[in-house]
This record gives sequence, C-alpha cells and structure tokens, in this order.
Amino acid sequence: MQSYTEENYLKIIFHLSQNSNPVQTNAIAEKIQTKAASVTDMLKKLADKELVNYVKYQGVTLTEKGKLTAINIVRKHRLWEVFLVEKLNFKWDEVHEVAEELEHIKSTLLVERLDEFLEFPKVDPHGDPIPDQYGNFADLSFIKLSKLKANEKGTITGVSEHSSPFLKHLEKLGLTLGKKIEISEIIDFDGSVELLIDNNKINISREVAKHILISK
Amino acid sequence: MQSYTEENYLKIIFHLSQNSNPVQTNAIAEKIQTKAASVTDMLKKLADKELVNYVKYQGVTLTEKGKLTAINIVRKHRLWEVFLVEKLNFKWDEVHEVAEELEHIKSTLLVERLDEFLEFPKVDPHGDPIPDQYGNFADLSFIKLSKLKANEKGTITGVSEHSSPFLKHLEKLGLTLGKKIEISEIIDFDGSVELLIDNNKINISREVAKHILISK
DNA sequence: TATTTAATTTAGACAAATCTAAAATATATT
DNA sequence: AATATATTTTAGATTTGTCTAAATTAAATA
Repeated sequence: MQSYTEENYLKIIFHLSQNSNPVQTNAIAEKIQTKAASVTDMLKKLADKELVNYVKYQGVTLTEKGKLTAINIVRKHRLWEVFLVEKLNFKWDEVHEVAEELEHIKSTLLVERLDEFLEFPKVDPHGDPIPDQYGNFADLSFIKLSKLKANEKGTITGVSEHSSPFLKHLEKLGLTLGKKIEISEIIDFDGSVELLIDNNKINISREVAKHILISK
Repeated sequence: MQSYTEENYLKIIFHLSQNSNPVQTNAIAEKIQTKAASVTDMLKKLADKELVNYVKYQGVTLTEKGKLTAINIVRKHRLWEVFLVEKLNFKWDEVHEVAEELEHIKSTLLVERLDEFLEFPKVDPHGDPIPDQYGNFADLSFIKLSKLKANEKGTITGVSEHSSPFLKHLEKLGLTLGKKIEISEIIDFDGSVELLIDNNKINISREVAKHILISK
C-alpha cells in the first residue's frame, strides 16, 4: 500500500518517462513543486519498496511493480475526468485539479463500476488513452500538429497540455476534439501555423501547435 | 483550509455531539482509533484554529465555524453514498469505507454538481438526512424501533449503525428501508422484539432494534 | 586534460500527527 | 471528607515528508 505522496511520485515518474528514460531528480522536483533534496529522499524510499530502480546520480526508472501502480493511478485520473465532463457537465479545462484528488481513492470496486457506468471509455476529455484494468493502453497514433506540413489535413484527437488557460484558448479558437483541420501555411518568421477550421483561417503559435494532437 | 485529519476529528465530534455535549476525549479516541494523548494534542490545535471550544478536562464542543465544516463533510459523505448506490449499484453495506475517502475531496463545484446529478436527494441509503449547502437538515422525525410498544406499526426509514455485518443481517431478514412493520410482542426475558413483516413473524434482538429507525 | 558549472546527494533540522509512560485532575466510593 | 479509580494531560520520542546549506559527483568547456 502506497501513500498519497508516493503515488504522486510514481505518477510523475511515469509521465516523465515518456520523454526521457531514466528520469532526473530535478525534473521530478520541478513537476512535484518541491526541492531536489526531497526528491532524493523519496527515491530512496521508493527503491526500498522496489517500486523504482534508482542509482545515485543516474536518475530513476520504474520497476514493473511501480509501473503498474502508476498506470492504475493514470487510469483512475482519466476515468474520473470522463465522469466529470460527461455526467457532471464540467468543462475540459475544469477537471484536472479535481481528478488529481479523485485518482487516489483506493477502492478497486469503485473503479470497475465507474468504468462500467461510463460505458468503458477509451479516451479522456483531452484525448488521452485510458488504460484497461491490466494496464494496457489502446495505442492511438497521434502526431503533433506542429509536425504537419502545408496542405496536410487531419482531425484533432488530443492535447498534451491540460492547463485551464491553454484549453480555454483552444476553445475560443474552436479547436476542440473531433474538429477537422487543414494546414494552409507555416509562417517562416516565427514558425507559427495558419490553418483552416470550419472554413475560417486562423493562426496559432508554434507553442500551441506542439500541444495539439492530430490523427489522419 | 483543514487537513484530512482535522476534518475527521471535526466530523467525529459532530456525530458524538448528538448524544452528549460536550464530547469527551476518550470517546473521540475510540471512534478515531487512536490514543487519548493524540486527541488532546489535536483538540488544542483545533481550538487554536477556533474550530472547537476546548477546556482542559472538560471535553469539547464545536464552534459555529467547526460545525459548518463538519456538516459539509457529512453532506459530502452522504451524497457520495447516494451516488454509489444509485449510480454504481453498490449495496448499502458496501458504501461506508469508500465514502470516508470521497468526503474529503475539496471542490465545491463537484459537490453542487453531484447534488444536481443525483436530483437533490434528501436522505442517504441508510435513511440519514442530507444537509443542504447551507448546513440545514430536513428534520425527519425518527423513533427507534426499540421504543415501540406491542401492536404499534411503522415504516423503516433509517438505521443508526452502518457496518456491513449489521446491514447484511437486516437485508437477510428483509428489514430494508420503506418496509412496513408491526410489533407483535416484546419478549420480557431479553427485551427482544417480535415483529410482523411481509406477513412473516420474525424476532430481532434489542441491540438490533435500537439501530432501526421508524416513522409512523 | 584541467577547470568551471550544473546536478545531485548528505547532514541536520523542522512540522504534523502519532505514540508510551508518567503526572495531574476529576469522579466515584466508602 | 478521604481515598480509590477513571479520565485526561504533559513530556519526550517517533515517523513521514519536507527544508536549507554544504559536500559530492557528473557534465560542459576551455
């Protein structure tokens, strides 16, 4: 049984592992809003419990056991987000903080019943895949909007940034899940992207484009 | 803002206040599964935060502020219990532990939306009243089954004990909310109660009768 | 390769919530 | 009212997760 805090560390390490493996102490410290020294302490503790492989100065990776724990938290987080949006009419930019709390509720019966109640959703309101109870992700092949070239088309199926300001911005531009878009031009000067959506031409910064996920 | 632990103390004090006021240190210790010394420490802390009125050796009462906090936790606990039973098909004896965790989720938006989603329920699955967002309880006039005399009739509308063994026992006897009963006899020897339900005559111990709530 | 800089760890301290054992106070009994 | 018993509090220690400041190691640069 892990504490609330331990669970958060495992979850963060899991997410950071997507980009770089092993994960560095400072990267964790920044995400968890704490100091590097505190992270070191926790990594030792998690290593003792065989949830992570930790070598001094070399960063950490999750063990199989740690990975399963982390995925289970991600599963709960995303199921609750679906619940909040689908059943309680939350907007997609309002769910993150609440789900951060709900993800730590322990009952497995609760999670399985919730999954059933929601009719076994495959993705959360941001387009992120929801792992099944064994930890398997349906693999959705996403590509960042910023990787598309002029004249290419696609459908918005996810976002890789969940902050409220970002999501509100997308909403205002009409860039929501399921919308079809076409790149009209990549602006040389700043790398910003001009695209067609609902017959309107709009321009978004490269930074925004990086966080929009497209499937063809 | 209160910690998870502080919230639990306030909730327990609130419940114990129904029977005796002020509430004694040992009573809290027993309910919270801790030692009297720990309770004393916490009571000082809660007194500093003006959530309780605490006088050494004299027990505690809740301040207005503490009472509102406690009622809000009770409100959340009971709403979540309704959700679990009505939406996720939990049985009435399976909800308590999970609700003990869910009651500490902080978002007020969540609570108000949940209330709406459940169509503003007035009682939880055990017949306990759900306070509104201002802390007002609809006052339901319950009487303990153990207070009834021979030949009196009534309807089961609540229980004052939420443990799984107790509720499973009631279930087995057919003693569920909404059922009409009639007392046929009070047994002198042990105070046990013989009653009619669904045209069957059954006998329940005085201890059980004390925890069944009746309205006429 | 030597040196500077950045990242990480250690050492020692702190706050929250708990504990045990001993002391203090209140209540009950004679 | 005096004594015995039960309840509560204090004092000091422990655990979890955190912190700062100093020391160590790794990486970058000259």
